[in-house]
Amino acid sequence: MTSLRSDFLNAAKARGYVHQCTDETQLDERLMAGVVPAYIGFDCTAPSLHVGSLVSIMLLRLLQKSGHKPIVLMGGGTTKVGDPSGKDESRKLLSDADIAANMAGIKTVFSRFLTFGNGPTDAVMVNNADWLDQLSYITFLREYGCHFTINRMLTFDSVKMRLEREQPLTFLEFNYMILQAYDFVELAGRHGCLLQMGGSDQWGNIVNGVELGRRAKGHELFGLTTPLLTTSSGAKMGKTAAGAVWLNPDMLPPYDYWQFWRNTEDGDVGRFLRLFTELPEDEINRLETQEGSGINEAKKILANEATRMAHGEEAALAAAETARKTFEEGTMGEDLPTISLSGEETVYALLVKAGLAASNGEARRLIKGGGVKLNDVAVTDEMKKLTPADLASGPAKLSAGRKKHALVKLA
RNA sequence: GGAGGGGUGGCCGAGCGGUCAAUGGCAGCAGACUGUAAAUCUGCCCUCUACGGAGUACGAAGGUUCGAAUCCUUCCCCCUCCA
Repeated sequence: MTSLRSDFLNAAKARGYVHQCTDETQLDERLMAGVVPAYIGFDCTAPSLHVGSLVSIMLLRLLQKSGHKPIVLMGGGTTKVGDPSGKDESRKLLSDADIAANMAGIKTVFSRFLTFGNGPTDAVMVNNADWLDQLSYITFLREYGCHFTINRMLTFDSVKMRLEREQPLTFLEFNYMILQAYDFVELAGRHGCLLQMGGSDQWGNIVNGVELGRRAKGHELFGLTTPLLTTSSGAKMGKTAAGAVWLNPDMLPPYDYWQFWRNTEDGDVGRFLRLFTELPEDEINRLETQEGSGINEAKKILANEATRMAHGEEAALAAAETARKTFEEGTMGEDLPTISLSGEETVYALLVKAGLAASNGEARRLIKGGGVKLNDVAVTDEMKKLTPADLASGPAKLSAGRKKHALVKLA
């Protein structure tokens, strides 16, 4: 493999962002020749993105830092169709109102990672509903449909998987790849976009766009995918006790976000530092080779950096401080989830209220199992109650397990 | 259209008239050990409970029976083979 010259590709490869690329050498040249606008599309299926999308977001950030132009494509139109990639069953169709609400939630994240504006390397955000909504069927089919053969479409993994597993694939979903391919062509026309990036599950969709661009418009387009992230124990990344690790603070408080990163497995620390922080390589080398418990320092740095980027400096410091007090001092930090006590209440009810348990029954089982502590003293009585008098000397710390804590304050 | 097979708890997958809230595995949670790690071992893992129980649940709706996830009827969905 020939050596690359562009900052972007070199950094992207060194940091572990690159899984596949359609034509690395050519792309490298284009990157050397001037500003390259590149896009990544984001589905609007949830009111926030989660860490699964973070690799993509970081890649756009790296692109911008390397002197190119990131385009954030909101899938306001394609979400109405539903991407069959990697799914066994078709999704429930979302209403227009849901999609609009989801999009509003997702938008906010990007301003933390990218600089938007009108300059040549400022990021822009576009919505594919702007052009997809008004496509006229026959015109579109005649102009673009002729570039797709069913023979080829049937060979794509997203389609093959459904067919092989004998799961239905509706015609609606079957069209998804055509629309996404068209997006690329549209962006090439509107913004001179040359490169589409995305997760490795998007490879097929991206290649379609590249080919459609060439066939329909004679554009030379490029595609690049990021690897699917799993933890070193093999689990898909991004799930935690409470569910997905959301990027929006109203979906997952910064303190929990910090904890997510702090709890990274040893084997993932180096990889994650490269992908999710902007620390220099030699610093990462030093951190990831820490022996034994020394690696914990690296995890804290990872948590600090990642939280700072997603939620800001202040939130990161607060989360780190709370974690330090709770775990290292054994006292309590301000950033813990807080609930208020008005009258006398059972401990199990408080656990539910604080979100530490899903139901009364679960909370009680947790107590029975010895997993609940009040101010670091194990609660043995399932029916134990907490009264306002107990809080006379200050708020109490309620813990479910070693990692989940909440504060109980007087109302 | 014809002939078979199947739909069980987050997932996989047993059960095929009572002892079934339903074996087992995975995932998850907690405890022990540690380093807020991994691995391992132990416990928990539908909801509510005055802890005696109660209520929901085995694709949907009816029925048979003292009693059904298990039998019957209708319907919906999926699979295999034939046309």
